[in-house]
Amino acid sequence: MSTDAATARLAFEVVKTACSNCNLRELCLPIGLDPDELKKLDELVSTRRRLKRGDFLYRAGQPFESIYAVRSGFFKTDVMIEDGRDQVTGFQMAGELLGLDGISSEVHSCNAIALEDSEVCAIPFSHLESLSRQVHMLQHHFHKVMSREIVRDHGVMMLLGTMRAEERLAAFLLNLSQRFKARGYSPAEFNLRMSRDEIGSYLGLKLETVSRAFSRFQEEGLLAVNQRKVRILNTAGLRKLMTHQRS
Amino acid sequence: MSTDAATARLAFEVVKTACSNCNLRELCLPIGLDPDELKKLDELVSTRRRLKRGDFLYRAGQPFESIYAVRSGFFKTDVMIEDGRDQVTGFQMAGELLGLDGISSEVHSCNAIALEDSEVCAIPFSHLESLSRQVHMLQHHFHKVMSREIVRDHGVMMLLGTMRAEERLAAFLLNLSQRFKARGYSPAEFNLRMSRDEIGSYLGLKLETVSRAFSRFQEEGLLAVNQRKVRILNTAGLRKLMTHQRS
DNA sequence: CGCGCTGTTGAAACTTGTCAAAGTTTGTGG
DNA sequence: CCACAAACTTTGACAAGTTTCAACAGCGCG
Repeated sequence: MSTDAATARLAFEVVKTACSNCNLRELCLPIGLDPDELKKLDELVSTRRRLKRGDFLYRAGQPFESIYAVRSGFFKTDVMIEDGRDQVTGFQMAGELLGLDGISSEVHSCNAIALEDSEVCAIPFSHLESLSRQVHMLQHHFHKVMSREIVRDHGVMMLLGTMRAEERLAAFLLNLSQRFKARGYSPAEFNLRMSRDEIGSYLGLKLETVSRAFSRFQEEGLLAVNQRKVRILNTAGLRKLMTHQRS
Repeated sequence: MSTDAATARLAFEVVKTACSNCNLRELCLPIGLDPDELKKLDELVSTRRRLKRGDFLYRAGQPFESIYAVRSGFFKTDVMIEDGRDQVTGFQMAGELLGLDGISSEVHSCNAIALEDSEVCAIPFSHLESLSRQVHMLQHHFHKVMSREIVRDHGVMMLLGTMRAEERLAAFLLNLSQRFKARGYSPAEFNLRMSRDEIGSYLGLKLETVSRAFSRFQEEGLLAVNQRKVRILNTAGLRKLMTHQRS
C-alpha cells in the first residue's frame, strides 16, 4: 500500500537533533526551560524527519504516537468526511506543533502534508507526558500550546461564520504576515506555499472566489500579487477591510 | 461594574461537592481513576457554583484561574471581536468542561453564559496541573479532553466551511441528539435551550435561515418542531441530508 | 390584557458558487 | 534545451443559496 510505503521511506530520513541549539526554541516547546531542563528535553526529542514536498507526515487513521514540531518548511493539515468533502484545517510553519488532534483517540484525525521540503522533530507523546510530570514549566507550556490551538480554532470559526470572502482573505494574509514577521522574515513580502484551492478550502471559499479577491485587492492597491508571490502594500487598508462591519 | 457584581454574587452560591459520588464521573474528568485517586480529585474540586439562566460563568478578559465542569444545566460560549461581530463557539452540557481557552493567555478568551439554571464544579487549574503530575491517568485524560476539543473544533470548521444551511442544522441536531442520548435522555425528543439566533450564530447562519430550515425539515417529515421543542422523526433522513454531497 | 420577545414567512437584493474558456507556470521526457 | 502535458490561475456569465428587510403570529410575563 502506498501509504505504508511512503511512511516507511520517511523513517529512513532520521537525523539526530537537539532543542538546546535549535534557533526555534523561543517559538517552540522549550520556552522558559532552564539549561538543565532543556537537556532533558533534548533526550526526548530524539529524531528529526525530512519530508519532500507532497509527502505525508501522517495520515488520518494512522495510530498516534508522536507530536511533531516543524523545524523548517511548511505544512497543511486537512480533514475529510465520508461523503468526500474535505477541508484544510490549518497551515503550520517553523516552531509550530502538529498532531495534537491525535491525542484524544490515539489515532490521527487529519492528514498532515508538507507543502515544501521540510523537517520536523518527532516528540514521542508518552515521553512528553512523563517528562512533563517532572518539569513543571514544560507541562504548563504544553497546556498553553494546546489551549492556544483551541483559541486559534475559535478564531477560524469566527472567520468562517461571520466574515465575507474579502474579509476572510484579508484576515488570512495578515495572519501569515504576522507569523512570517515573528520568524524574522519580511511581513510585507512572501511566497504563498499553498494553491488558491488550498486557501479556499481553509477559508471556506471556492478557488475562483479567492482568485477574484486577490485581483480585487490588487486593483485597490492593497497588494501586489503575482501567482504565489505576494507583496502587501497597505497593511492598514487590509486590516480595515477585515474588520469592516457587515451591515 | 455589573460584571464584577455578577461575579461576586455568584461567589456566594458555593456548595461542597465530590466527584466520587457524582453520577457524571463517567463523562467527566474522573474517568479511569481508582478510588484512591478519586479521593485526591475530590479535594481538588472544592467548590460548586449555581447559576441562573442568563448568568455569566466568566467573561472574556477576566483572569483565568479555574476550569469548570458542568454538573447540570446548559451553557453557551461566545467570542466577540472589536468590530462588534460575535459568534457562539459552543454549547456545553452536563459532564463537559468549560474554560480551556483561558489557559493559553491566563485570561478568558470568551464568555460563558448559562442558558438555563445550572451548576458547575470549579477546578482550580494550578491544582489540576499539580495533581496531574502525580496521577498519570488524570494527566492523560486531561490531555485527551483538550485534544477532543480541538477535534470538535475541526468538525465545526468543516461544517462552517463546506456545508449548506440545511446540512448544518441537520448536523447540529444529530449532535445534540447523540449527546442527550449519552446522558440517558431521549435522543429523539428534547427541548432546545437556545434561541434561533444562537443556533444561527453557532452555525454561521442568520436566524431566519435557521427558522426556514426547521420549517423545511418539518414539511419533509424529518422532525416535528414547535418553538423550542423538537422531536426527531427520521434520524436516517437527517443523516442522509447532512452527508449529501454538495455538487 | 397587552407588551415585548421570539419565531415564522415572503420578496427582493446580494454574495458566492458553478460552468466554461483561455492564459500561465511547472515539470518531464525526448 | 525544447516541447508538450499537467496543474494552476484568471476572468466572464449565469445560477443558486443566503441575507436583508419587512410584516405578522404566537407565547410568556407582568
